[in-house]
Amino acid sequence: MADKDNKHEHCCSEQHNHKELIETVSMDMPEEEVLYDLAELFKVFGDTTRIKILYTLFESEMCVCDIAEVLNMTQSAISHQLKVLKQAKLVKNRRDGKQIIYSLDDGHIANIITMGIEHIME
Amino acid sequence: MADKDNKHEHCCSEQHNHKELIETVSMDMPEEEVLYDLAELFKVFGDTTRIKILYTLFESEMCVCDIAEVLNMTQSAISHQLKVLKQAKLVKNRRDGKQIIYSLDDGHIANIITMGIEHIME
DNA sequence: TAAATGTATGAACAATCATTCATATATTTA
DNA sequence: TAAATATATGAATGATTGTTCATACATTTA
Repeated sequence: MADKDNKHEHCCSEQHNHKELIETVSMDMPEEEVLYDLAELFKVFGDTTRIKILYTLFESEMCVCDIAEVLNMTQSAISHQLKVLKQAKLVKNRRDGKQIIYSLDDGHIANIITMGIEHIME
Repeated sequence: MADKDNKHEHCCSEQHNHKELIETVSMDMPEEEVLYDLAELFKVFGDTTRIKILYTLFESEMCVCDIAEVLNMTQSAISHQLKVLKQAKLVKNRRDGKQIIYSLDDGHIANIITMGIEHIME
């Protein structure tokens, strides 16, 4: 069995019982693309500003300037983060005159955040 | 009403109906510490290597070296990430002779990941 | 007790990221 | 149509982060 490309140094895994386990676990590992997308999604939740924006929109749709006021941050900073949230399909927007109104774009958001809360409150 | 410390520039929020909404939303915003902890938790999920480790341990407890072999990464890299996962109380460990065996330390992990999967599969 | 094995960790480095600043775009108002 | 308003965006910067490398620590084995 070829061993090139392996970055790990062989150690305990030389033992037979471990080898079998490693093969089983490796086979059940989801595709690289799924794992990447999953990490990218959680990365979006991994910022205080974005979490606050989601909490804000959880109560009501809102224009960019109002979100900035609630979070006491610049319009530019909020706008940049809204772009990230939109790319992750967590928020959507619509134009209303001069304003762009943002709102949540996914029913899972509340569940994901709730699960997170439950963990940190353990 | 004093306006210092506000980073945003007043714009649409001068209107009365927006002011009321902003106050309501601001009041319902969770404490800063909770929002910070929540973002920190999701940040831990926001890395492919750590997601893979969690998936691995989802099937079976495992020693550091075996995890490194499954992910085809160095023992050092895995060890560093296991430390992050442990600080977030997502994994726990125990010693077994020369080896340290890691396992999942929270029932919510699967739920959080499942919610994430459901979103990216939308 | 000395050597071997398995894991942890500090420092360094490259890469990523959030915010700021200046400015562009789009819509409404005068 | 010109000015005002609301939002978006590119570049720059400081901060954070994941991996590597070298090495330290802990346990077992000879």
